[in-house]
Formats: sequence, C-alpha cells, structure tokens
Amino acid sequence: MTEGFSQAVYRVVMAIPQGYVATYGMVAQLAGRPRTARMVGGVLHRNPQPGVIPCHRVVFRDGSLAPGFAFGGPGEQQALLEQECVRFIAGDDSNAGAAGMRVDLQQCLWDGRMNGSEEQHIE
DNA sequence: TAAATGACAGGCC
DNA sequence: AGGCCTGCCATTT
Repeated sequence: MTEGFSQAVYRVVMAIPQGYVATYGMVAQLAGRPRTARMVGGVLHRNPQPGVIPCHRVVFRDGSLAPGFAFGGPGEQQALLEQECVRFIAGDDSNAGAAGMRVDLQQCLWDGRMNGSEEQHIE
C-alpha cells in the first residue's frame, strides 16, 4: 500500500473535533509531512471516505474553503461547519469590510490537540 | 522510468 | 490591501 501518507491524513482529519477546523498545511504537518498541504487536498479528493472523513473541517490557511470542489456542494461544506457551531466571518461586524465568508480561524482553528481520548463522538 | 498534475502555502509586486 | 507567481512533494498516467 503506497497510501501510507493518505492513511495518516485520514487519521488526522478524523481527529479534528467538532466545532473546529484545521488547515491543509496543519493536517499535513500532523500527518508527518509539513510541506504537503497540496497532497492533503489531493488525498481527500481521491478517496474521501463518505461519513468517515469530515473533509469539511479542513480549510485553507485564509479560512476559505475549496472553491467548487466540495464533496456535496460548495454551500454544503459551509452549512456543515455552521452546523458544528463554527463561527464565520462575514466581514460585516467591526473589522475590515468586504471579505468573502471565511471560517473564524481565530476561534475555531484546531490546536492539533486531541481531547484525551483518541476518538471523538459524533452525534 | 520520467513527466505532469494538484482541495495549498508563502512571498513578492 | 489585494492579487499574482513560484515552490514543495506525493500520487497518477
């Protein structure tokens, strides 16, 4: 199996707790390859185990999502994140105006730290 | 076997 | 501040 790296990526993505998001670069680093952010996305696109790997929790370094390459739909990914209590920045509050909907990495960026147990409970 | 591609990231203009 | 270009590295054909 030459998918050792893919396996690591799946494991990391699956370890992302609810309400949190991780960047491709972060996942890559946790997977053991700090410079393979592109690979992470490629792996998720190749074999996104449906229902097993929450690829919607993986976002860009800017907090943006993959444009047009979502698993079920560009809006679907964002909706899922909102469903997990992930805050979104609409660039409407009190900050630099104008800024496509981005995930609030300031609050929901995963620390790469697990919750003690090695498996999270998905309701 | 080698070359091209690709769900990114960071730096530069 | 925003947009463009290049670099990195594993997988695929």
